[in-house]
Amino acid sequence: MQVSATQPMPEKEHEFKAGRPRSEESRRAILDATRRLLTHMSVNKVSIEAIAKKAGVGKTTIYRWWPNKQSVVMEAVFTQPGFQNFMPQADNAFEGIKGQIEKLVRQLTGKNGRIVAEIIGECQGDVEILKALVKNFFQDRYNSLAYYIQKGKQDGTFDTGVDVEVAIDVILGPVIFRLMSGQNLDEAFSRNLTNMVRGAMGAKHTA
Amino acid sequence: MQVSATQPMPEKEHEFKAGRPRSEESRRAILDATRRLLTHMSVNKVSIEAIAKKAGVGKTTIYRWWPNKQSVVMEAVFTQPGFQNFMPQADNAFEGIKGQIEKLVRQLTGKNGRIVAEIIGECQGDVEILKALVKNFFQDRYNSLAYYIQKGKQDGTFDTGVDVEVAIDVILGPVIFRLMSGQNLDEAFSRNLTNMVRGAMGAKHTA
Amino acid sequence: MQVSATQPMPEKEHEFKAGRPRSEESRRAILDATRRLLTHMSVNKVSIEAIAKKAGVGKTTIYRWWPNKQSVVMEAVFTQPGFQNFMPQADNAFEGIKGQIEKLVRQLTGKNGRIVAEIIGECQGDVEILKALVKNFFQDRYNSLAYYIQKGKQDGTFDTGVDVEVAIDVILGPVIFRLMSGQNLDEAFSRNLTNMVRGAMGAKHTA
Amino acid sequence: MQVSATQPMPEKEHEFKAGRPRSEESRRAILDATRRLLTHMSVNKVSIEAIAKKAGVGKTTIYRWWPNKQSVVMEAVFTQPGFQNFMPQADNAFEGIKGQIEKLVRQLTGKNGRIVAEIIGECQGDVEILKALVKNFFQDRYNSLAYYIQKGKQDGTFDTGVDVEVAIDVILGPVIFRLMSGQNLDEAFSRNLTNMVRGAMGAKHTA
DNA sequence: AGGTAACCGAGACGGTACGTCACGTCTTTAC
DNA sequence: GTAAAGACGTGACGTACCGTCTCGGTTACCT
Repeated sequence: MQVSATQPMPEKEHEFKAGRPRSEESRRAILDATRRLLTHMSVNKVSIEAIAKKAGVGKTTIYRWWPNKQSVVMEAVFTQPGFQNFMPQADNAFEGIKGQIEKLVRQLTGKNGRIVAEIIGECQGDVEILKALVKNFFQDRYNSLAYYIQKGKQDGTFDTGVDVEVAIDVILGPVIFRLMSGQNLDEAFSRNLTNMVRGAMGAKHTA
Repeated sequence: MQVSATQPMPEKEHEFKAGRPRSEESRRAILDATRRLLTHMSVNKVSIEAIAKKAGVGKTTIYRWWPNKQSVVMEAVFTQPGFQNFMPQADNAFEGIKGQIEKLVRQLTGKNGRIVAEIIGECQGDVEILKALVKNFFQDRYNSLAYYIQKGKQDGTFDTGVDVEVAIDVILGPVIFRLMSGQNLDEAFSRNLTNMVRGAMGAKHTA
Repeated sequence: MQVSATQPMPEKEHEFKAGRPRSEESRRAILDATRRLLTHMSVNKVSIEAIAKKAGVGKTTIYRWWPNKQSVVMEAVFTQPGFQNFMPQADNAFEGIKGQIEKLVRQLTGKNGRIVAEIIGECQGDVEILKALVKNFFQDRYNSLAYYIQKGKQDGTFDTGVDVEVAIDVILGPVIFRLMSGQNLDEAFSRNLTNMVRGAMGAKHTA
Repeated sequence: MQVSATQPMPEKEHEFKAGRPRSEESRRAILDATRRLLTHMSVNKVSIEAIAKKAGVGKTTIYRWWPNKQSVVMEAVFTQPGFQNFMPQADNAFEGIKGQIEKLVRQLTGKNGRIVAEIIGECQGDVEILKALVKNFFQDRYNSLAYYIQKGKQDGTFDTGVDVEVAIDVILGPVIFRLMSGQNLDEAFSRNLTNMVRGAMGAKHTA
């Protein structure tokens, strides 16, 4: 996963690159340092300067590869194991959605949740960065959910009148809202939400 | 509406207050300046220094009455006419909720929505400030919705198994999530969401 | 001793003064507070605000009676017992000068010396304040020395070619210079200086 | 002349220095701006902020290289041409001292004198800064005078009982005292003082 | 006895400057 | 050409005091 606000895609098979190549070691050091700093302080308080110092890296090296702090933090957080959202495996539409909710709630429980809330917060001030956030974090969840909702509408599990976009908002929204209003995310919430989503989609109450 | 992070309630009929009294003029100038700055730039970019300068006021005067920038901005934005959320008038539980959604979506459409999104974002970095946000913005909406949901559960409009807290998340969450993921808030969304909420509450589909 | 930078002389036998009279209690509290603060910190660090607070007095009360911090400090320090310089008693011109040197060195030994050095320093930035300093501290010493020098010139103890002003500089200068260059003022210095002054005045070396 | 409060001596032949080197241009701009400001206002009124602004330089750049305002001002003033005090050339001990007095009085006549008085004043509040003042301004004069006095004591020009330290105080003290008590420094004073110093040193009156 | 006027404490006010922090850029040497 | 180091101009931070200004309340003398 290449997390970045700008570069579309530097794909090229075997391009000649003069000069010293990018240091993979530095890249890792930067992301590691960022993650370590985030355990001690809020995204807000983490500075590029602190990351550079902790990583034993020049500030320029960070600015060369990431356009801003938010991008660094996003890459550091969202590429951690456990934060990926692989494509659907469930056969049953509703089970798929249920799984998505459970997984998301699990991912956002505890310290990680707070960090993600702060990241979402930090991205509000700039449209480009907000787009990058959507691309790097929400898009995958969005796609998975869209897949299941479409599937459910086709196989009669869900009401055909359901608007996919709004349905996704009804699923992701409550989780993110809980997170950002400082409330607990736990398994009970996950279960309750799942039930309400079922009703919202016009699903037969069979569970 | 007194927007502030801390003061609980200095209720006293005729308390003696030594010293020069607080300048109502300065207070207004500060909030006005803040509002005017917010039309030009993001919350992030607005500085206490800029507010003070634009208001023709010493920085100390701001710090004397507000603990941080977020509090100033919250008071400036949330006390504007049109941002209050008065207590329920609707007789019908569902109509009440529908009204709440419509009003909220209307309030968050356009520039105001962006500003609120940024405020919510700015509040993520500090628990105390986050609490102040909840108190100053979400609490009223929360209470209104809780009232209607309770009412609906009692009069049989809604499923009695509905968890009030989660139900509120399902109503407010999608709106806030839309806002903070950079999507449009419009009347169509409002209508669609209302329908899904009806289903989520286990309401009889009579509309 | 009325220490002040400005007032020339409001002497009037029984002038009518309407209104509440000046509070002697506050005046004393201010000077006491100043003295106490000066034992803990440099003149520089002492603020009118701190004096007012420590004295339990409004800032206005200080500004009503003293034009600036330096004046307060001068009055606080120079009116202390032991800082007065009474007029000459010695019969012998040289003995008089010797006594003046000894007294001055004694007064400026230890903490008091440091404070006086700081006062002199603080007065350099403003001509009016500097004049007040001269009037409040140096004038008396100056006059005493001038008296003895004149006397010595008349009775043949000192060379008649001696310029009184410069002679005074030769007497006071070394003491003040020692003080302000951070060196020790002690009895040995006092004795050495006295001897050199004798030579400088063209006195017969009889001691 | 390297004016500074602290650094002992970073002597190294060809030390490797990573990073962007110190900007000589900024250094000069800072000292120039300081000098220009000092022609308009007292040392007291000159602020680091004003220097930075006038020099077109960040405040940090000043704080990086000087520990406080006094150090900047000292370097700005004392490194000016005409303020250096080169080592003795005179063969005759008394002529040497006479020359030192004349030069010092010349240096401290007019605006420069006022500025130096203010610098000495500003340095009284802090021992470290006072030491720096002594090192940067007084030490050279001190050494020159000590050389001549020693010489004079050896060749019989001066009384052998003269204490070198006190003798220096008797020479420098009157000048500095005149300066700081707001009196004139002129050629007549210089001549008068020289004569008295001669007597003080126990020299034969041959002039 | 009441009026009037200057005093007093408290503390808010518009300011200026402080010294620090982080920003994003630039300039050097080394790899 | 990329890297670490670190200096640079910029701008905001939150704090400390400045000297002034309102407040309510307090003496005192003079009618």
